[in-house]
Amino acid sequence: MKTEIAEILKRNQLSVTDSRTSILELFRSSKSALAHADIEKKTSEQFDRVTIYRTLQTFVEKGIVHTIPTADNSVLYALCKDNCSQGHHHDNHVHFICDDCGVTYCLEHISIPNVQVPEGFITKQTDLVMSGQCDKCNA
Amino acid sequence: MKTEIAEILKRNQLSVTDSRTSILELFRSSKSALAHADIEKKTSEQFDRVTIYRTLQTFVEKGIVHTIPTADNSVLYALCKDNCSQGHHHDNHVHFICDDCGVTYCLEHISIPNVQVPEGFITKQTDLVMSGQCDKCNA
DNA sequence: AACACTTTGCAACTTTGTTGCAAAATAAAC
DNA sequence: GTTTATTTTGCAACAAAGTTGCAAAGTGTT
Ligand SMILES: [Mn+2]
Ligand SMILES: [Mn+2]
Ligand SMILES: [Zn+2]
Ligand SMILES: [Zn+2]
Repeated sequence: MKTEIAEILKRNQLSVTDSRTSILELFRSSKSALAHADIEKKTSEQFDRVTIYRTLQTFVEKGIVHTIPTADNSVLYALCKDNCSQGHHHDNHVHFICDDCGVTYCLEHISIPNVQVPEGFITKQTDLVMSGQCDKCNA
Repeated sequence: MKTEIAEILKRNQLSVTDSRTSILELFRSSKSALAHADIEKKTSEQFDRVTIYRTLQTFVEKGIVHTIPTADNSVLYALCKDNCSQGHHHDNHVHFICDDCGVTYCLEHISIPNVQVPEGFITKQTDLVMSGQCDKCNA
């Protein structure tokens, strides 16, 4: 729904533009996390690289998407499904990257367990990323 | 000890060279994880960028150092203290990155808890990275 | 429709990482 | 210790990834 996407943008005090609409639409229709390069390809090179960088940055700031750290050091982005807001993410779920098909899953219903840290340490964020084989590739 | 470092290299079937010796020495004398750029600076630009890339890659392959994924997408490297071997890492510990001083700690004695994955998924690796304030910065 | 404000695309640039190859260094053989 | 075979290094050239300034285009408001 086009209007629904515009709603999300407006709710976050963002003006409704082609690039933002298309990229947000892409995220919503995609089952897995996306890398910058994926977005570039899947929008059929419709937007400038710089615009995509800036759009993703804005979305992360607004709490519309969150980033996923990976072992091979590529940045991945996925929709926030929890109620994240401006500068305040709380996507406390586990991520799984399939080594075979490369798909990254947000395991929304699996939350990151509490981890005890040494005296004096204060934890602000915890990322838990697993990798291996997904159910589709594990034939 | 110079000889000790040479020993480690030989044990891993690596020829003893200046760059490998210096970089390994640097890791052993450093309490925190190092980024490529750190190594470049701390060896006072003694070695070519390419050599550092190749040395790190070799060390990771041999199980001498392991990588740490980070939220801001920079690769960090730290000494393996467990008995990792050629192509078989088992550094099952938590990492902590201080947002204030930037230091990354290997919390060797805190192991990553088991996490249940959905039916059909097979986990091969789990990374758990926390960030916040370390004991030194939490005055 | 006119205006103020925001976003975009382009160009130019920096930073990061990769590859091929000849010269230098290391390890093994003599 | 010298010669030889093998590995490693540095350089150059390149590719990919990310950043910045700025004019032109687009958006939202009156
Ligand atoms: Mn997620
Ligand atoms: Mn570690
Ligand atoms: Zn898969
Ligand atoms: Zn600190």
